[in-house]
Parts: sequence; C-alpha cells; structure tokens
Amino acid sequence: MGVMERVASRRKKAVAPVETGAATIPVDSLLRGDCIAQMAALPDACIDMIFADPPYNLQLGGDLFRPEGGRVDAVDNDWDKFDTLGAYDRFTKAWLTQARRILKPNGTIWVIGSYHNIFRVGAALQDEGFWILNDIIWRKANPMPNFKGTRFTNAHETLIWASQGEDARYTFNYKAMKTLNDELQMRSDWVLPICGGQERLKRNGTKAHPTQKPEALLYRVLLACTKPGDVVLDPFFGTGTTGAVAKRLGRRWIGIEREESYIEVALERIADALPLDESALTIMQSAKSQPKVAFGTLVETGYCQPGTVLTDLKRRWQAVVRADGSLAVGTDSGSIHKMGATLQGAPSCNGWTFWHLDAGEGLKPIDTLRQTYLLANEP
Amino acid sequence: MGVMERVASRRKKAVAPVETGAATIPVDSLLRGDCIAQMAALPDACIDMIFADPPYNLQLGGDLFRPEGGRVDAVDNDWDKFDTLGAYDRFTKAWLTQARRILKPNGTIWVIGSYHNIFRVGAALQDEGFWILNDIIWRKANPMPNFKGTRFTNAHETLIWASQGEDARYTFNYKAMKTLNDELQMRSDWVLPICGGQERLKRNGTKAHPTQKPEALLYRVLLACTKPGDVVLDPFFGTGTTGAVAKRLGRRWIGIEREESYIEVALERIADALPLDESALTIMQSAKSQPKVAFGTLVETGYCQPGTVLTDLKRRWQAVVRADGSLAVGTDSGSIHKMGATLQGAPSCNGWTFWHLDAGEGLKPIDTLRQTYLLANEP
DNA sequence: AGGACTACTGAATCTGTAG
DNA sequence: CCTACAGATTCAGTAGTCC
Repeated sequence: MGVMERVASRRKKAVAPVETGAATIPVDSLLRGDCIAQMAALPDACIDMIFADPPYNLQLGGDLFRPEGGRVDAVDNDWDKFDTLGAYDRFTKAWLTQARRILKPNGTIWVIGSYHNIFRVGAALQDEGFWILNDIIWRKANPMPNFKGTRFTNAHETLIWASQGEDARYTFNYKAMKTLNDELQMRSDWVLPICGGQERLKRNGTKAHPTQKPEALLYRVLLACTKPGDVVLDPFFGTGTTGAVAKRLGRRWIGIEREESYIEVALERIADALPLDESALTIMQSAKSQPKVAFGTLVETGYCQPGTVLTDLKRRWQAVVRADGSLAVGTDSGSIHKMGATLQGAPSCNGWTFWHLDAGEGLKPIDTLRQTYLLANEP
Repeated sequence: MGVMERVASRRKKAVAPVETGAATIPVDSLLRGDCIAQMAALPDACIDMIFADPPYNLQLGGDLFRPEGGRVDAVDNDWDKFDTLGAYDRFTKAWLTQARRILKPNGTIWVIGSYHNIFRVGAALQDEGFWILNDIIWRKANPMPNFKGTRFTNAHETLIWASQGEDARYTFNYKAMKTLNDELQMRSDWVLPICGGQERLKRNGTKAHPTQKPEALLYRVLLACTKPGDVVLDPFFGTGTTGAVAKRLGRRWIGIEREESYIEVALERIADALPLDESALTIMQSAKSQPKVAFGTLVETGYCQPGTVLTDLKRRWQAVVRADGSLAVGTDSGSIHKMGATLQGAPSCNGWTFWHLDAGEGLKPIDTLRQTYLLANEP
C-alpha cells in the first residue's frame, strides 16, 4: 500500500467541484480559441470526461535524415514550443485547474503524452488532487524507427486515467472491455497501429495535423469510461478525433481549438462521421500480434545459458551462445538465422530448426526451448 | 527555476560532476545503511551506471523526510496530501542529488516505478538536470489480475533511462540489442515474465522481498548500457538482483541496503551466481567501433586499382577511382562519401554502401573490399 | 487479377572526431 | 567555441506502377 493511498484515505471529504445540475453548455460543438480561456467560461461540474492531448514539448534539435536520405517531417509547430520546463509546468497547471473545476465529481480525465512531458503532467495531476486510476501504454504496432541507432525505438505513448479523488465513483465498463479483449481482462498495455492510410486526414496532399491520433485509441477510451449521452470535452481538439468517435458512439462532445486550419478539417470530418458497423469495430480493435519470441529472450530468461554449445543436425558445425543471443562460430558471429545461412552458403535459414542442443539422448532443435518458454509464459 | 531553466535552453553546458579519475571505491560489495548517507560517503564521478528501484511506500524512508520546521502552510483539508507528496519529493530529490554527484559524466541512471511514483521521479530527474533518453515499458507476461474488475489490469511497470545531460555521451550497445531481438531494433516495450518459480527467493516459505525484480530485466539493462568491468550501483539493493546479474555479466557492483533480512538473502544469492566466461560475454559490435579504413588505403594496397569504374546500385551514375582514392564523375571529384551525397542531392552519404563494383555476376558494394582488407590485415 | 517492385511516411529530444 | 567531414543508420504499412 503506497503512501498516496494512505494519505488520501485520511482525507474523507473528496476535494472536488460541486455538481451544478443542469447547466446550459454548448454540446456537440467546437469552441474557438485558447483552451484555458474557453474552459474558464464553462460552468462548474458540467463535463463527464475530459480527453486531453496537450503539446509534448519535444525540444527537437536540427533536421533528422533517414538512412536512405529522406528528411523526417518533424513536429516543428509553434504550439509545441515552450521556453523552459517551468513555463511548461505553469501551462499544465493552468489548464488542469480549469479541467478539474468543470469536470463532474464523478468524471474522469485522460491525458496522453510521451516521456518528454508525461512525467510532468502526471505529477501535476497528483498535485492538483486528481487520483490516478491507471497509466495505459499505447504500444504502437508500427512506430518510426530510431534511424541513427542511438537509443531504443520509441515505440509507445503513455496515457493517464484519473478521477477527481480517491473516493470518487467513476464509470468503468468492465464487461465491455473484457468482451473487446476476447474475454480476458483488458490490460494496461494496448497494441494499436498509428494513424495512417485513409484515416489520416490530408490537406493539399500533406497531413492536416502532425499528431493526429487513431480513432481506435479514442474508441477504446470512450467505450471504457463513458456512458451513452455523456459529455466529453477535448481541450486540444486538433482535427477532432475525439469528436468523431464520440459522435459514432452516441456521446456528446465539446472541442476547443485555436488553429483555424485544424478547425475546418475537424468540422468537416465530424459532419461525415457515421456510426461504425460491427465488423469495422472488430477489425479496428483486433490488432493482436501473434506472440513472437526472439532467441535473445530465451537467453535473458535463462532458458538457454550463454556458453551453451549448439550444433546442426549433421554435426558439421558448432556454435557457442553468447550473452546477447548471438552465436559465435570460430571468429565469425551473428544471429541464429544469419549464422545458419552463412555456414550453409544459403540466402536465408530458419535458425530455430537448424540449430540443435545436445540433450544427452540425442539432438533436439532449439525451437523446443521456444515452445517451453511459450507454454510457461502465455496468458 | 534554476536547473530547469538552464537545461531547457539547448546546447548549453551540461551540469554534470567532474571526473575524479581513480578514486578508491568498494566494488563488489554491499554497504549497510541508509542509501543517501552511503552515497554521500562515495567520491564524485565514480559510478558508470545506477539502477534504482526506489520505494513508493514512505514507511521505508519516511522518518528522515518528515517536513522540517517552517514548512509550507497548506490550505484546508489538502494539507495531508500536499505534505506527503512533498515528503516523497524531498526524499526523491535527496537521493537523486547524490546519485547525480557520484555518477560519471558519461554514466547513465535507470529508475523503475509504477504510476504511484514514476511521474514524480521522472519530473525530479528532469528538474535535477538529467536528460531522459528513453522511457521503457516492462510489459509483464503474467501479471496479477484486477480481482474487483474496477480498473484495467495493471500489467506493466515503467523504467526511465537518463544521462547526465543533453550533450553527455553514454554507452548503448545498439548492435547487441538488435541481435538480442532477432535482428530488429530493440523497442521501448519489453515483454518479460514476472519473477516467480525457482527465481523467486523465499525465506521461511514466504517471499523474501515484496517486489523482487526478474533477472531478465536487469540482464537487458546491463547488457544494453554497460561494458564489462563497469561499476553498477544499486542504492535500493533489496535481494540483490542487480548484484547477481552484474556478477554474471562481468560487471562490478555496489549495493546499498538497510534491511538486514534482505542483506542476508542478497549476499547468499550473489555468492551462488556463476560468472560467464569471457567468450560468452563478447557481444556484437556496431560498425562504429570497428577500426576505420580509408578508401585510399584500399587503393594504395591494391585492393582496388586506380581506374576502376564504380556505379550505384541502380546504375544511375558511374565514377572512376583515382590514384589518391578520390572518385571522378564527369568533371567533378571528391571522396566516395562526398560524391555519393552530391549526386543524390543528399546532405550525406555512406560511400561504402552507395558505390558498387561490377563483379560480372552482379554488383557488390565496395564495403566488401574493406571487409576483405580487414580480414587480411587485422591483428 | 494479382504479384513484384518502388516510393513514401509516422509526436524523434537520433554522430563523432579532428582541427 | 566553431567548422569540416568521414561515415553509420530503418520498421511496418500504405499506395502506386509495372508486368
């Protein structure tokens, strides 16, 4: 039991806005202008859910070129520029304060970000009194690689889901999530593709917004944590993914956006949005990747010790497993597949079936190790 | 705003400790007591990597960090929350300050946590001047379900990897990670099982430590970001997973722990850990770390005759090798890299892979000449 | 129609050394 | 501090063209 639980349990009164009842608010509409000013104009406790995709404050350096020569089309918009971390924190506190005020006592807030900003946003949420319910990892099926080989591929973004306080009740459609996930509890990591193809909105042939979010992501968020008819506010509306999905799911929406070019695209898009049919929904959500296991994982997890000697079925060659999952044969080394191919003079090779362990009573392919691993570690 | 302001301004001096050279520090050993006091006793810039799994339950460290006199007078019933979050932040800042001081300028720090504390830790890292390189998601293959069905199954933990500053160099064994992941770049989401079965340390039949980390996790961290012989410090040592894996991988370790019951288990465990021999420890090296060969050397030594005609893969251009190792294309000339870049209109080009020899049965990159040369002339 | 091949793209804190 | 330059570096997916 962590400190935050202990502390909040002493605080019995939830520090949350008061329900105002039927205040008149502009639903299914877009408010033009600065999100803090526009939120300030809304009454207390009128929103069921807030979904926010604030600027990430990326702090990119110069141009980045791909290995084949192309230039990466980076986010260089003014709205993502902040002079200091302190300035970003003040901005975050300002919009979170308003968000907390207009959110109903039993409403929840979702915020999405990357490592550039999400830690500051998460700390600010806690400082404001929000109670974190989950952090959710959007694992991108097809992220941009790290072209220079300097870091791990940045293959995910983080969402935080929080209520007004520890004792607040909130909407969580447990059964719907379980159904969506083939009768298994929905986990905190979601595998979804990035937004591209037909879904990606274009203007004059180029992307209308640099960071358009996939509808599948919003679909899951809204389906999990709102009821039909709920009012969903997105203070950083962009091209209106939140509005489009809300409309499709029978939720009401309010968007706030200040860039006229995004507004045009968003309104047109939402006007065209139709309720999704079941098959489209199923496809959208079933980005299940089959479990792939790298040979290196077996080394890391102790299923195959570094130093183990492998051989091919005819015992023509021997290889030693190294700490990084590579195989050493004489002075040459490489992955199980590469070394198998090299030794045979073949263009490719399935290392899983080529390499064998000497198990005393005979050789067995290393694929059996993978099967053992999968048996022990499949959900 | 102090540090935060300075760090946010790009390309400025990294606020980092000074290298002290050969300071005497106690390696491969466990220091008993409070981690802040023990780190304070270590010299500046003596550690290559810090791996930290800090508590988020202040029961472990709270006594030292109760608010001193003259503390913030918080308002109404928020005082306890503010007070306790503040105490956790002071604790975090205190140990991070020491960590930053004892870490070498080109060392890196890893911290693991969950949504209860990771946002505060991440923000504190940035406030101290650390530069986040990646956030990593440990995706648990077999997490504890959410029994009450009130939230998403909490199926991951977050790690942050950071350097001393934006311009700091750091160790990242890119090629080894790529090999470990079946020839694909290692991503920021790591699928690994939780610690259980034989690996889970028991004492009197119950688990010896509530949050023992799997060795596979530390294995990947240490393999990715340290070199053999590096000194790895773990200020929240627990049952010594970091020490056991460091010993296995030929890294030196320092652990700090104050609970006697964990210390006993840790020392016994590390004593039992078997170090891998040097051949198994060898990992795949990036081309970056291979000895450089100038193209001119290949011309001088006869591996490529002056007058040889080179072409790109699509045979769009032809170039003639000159005696000084430069290439002539029409009236223009320059290095293999410069000419490749010029012809493509690209900012840069790797001439070794751009230019090809016509070898009768097909084109082969001139990089194969370099490989041949290296094989024949390496010690 | 369909397969092979090419071109392009996505929230990216993306080089290192010598002079 | 700067500039110059050698040279290392990419995954999954969509769309279009050609045969």
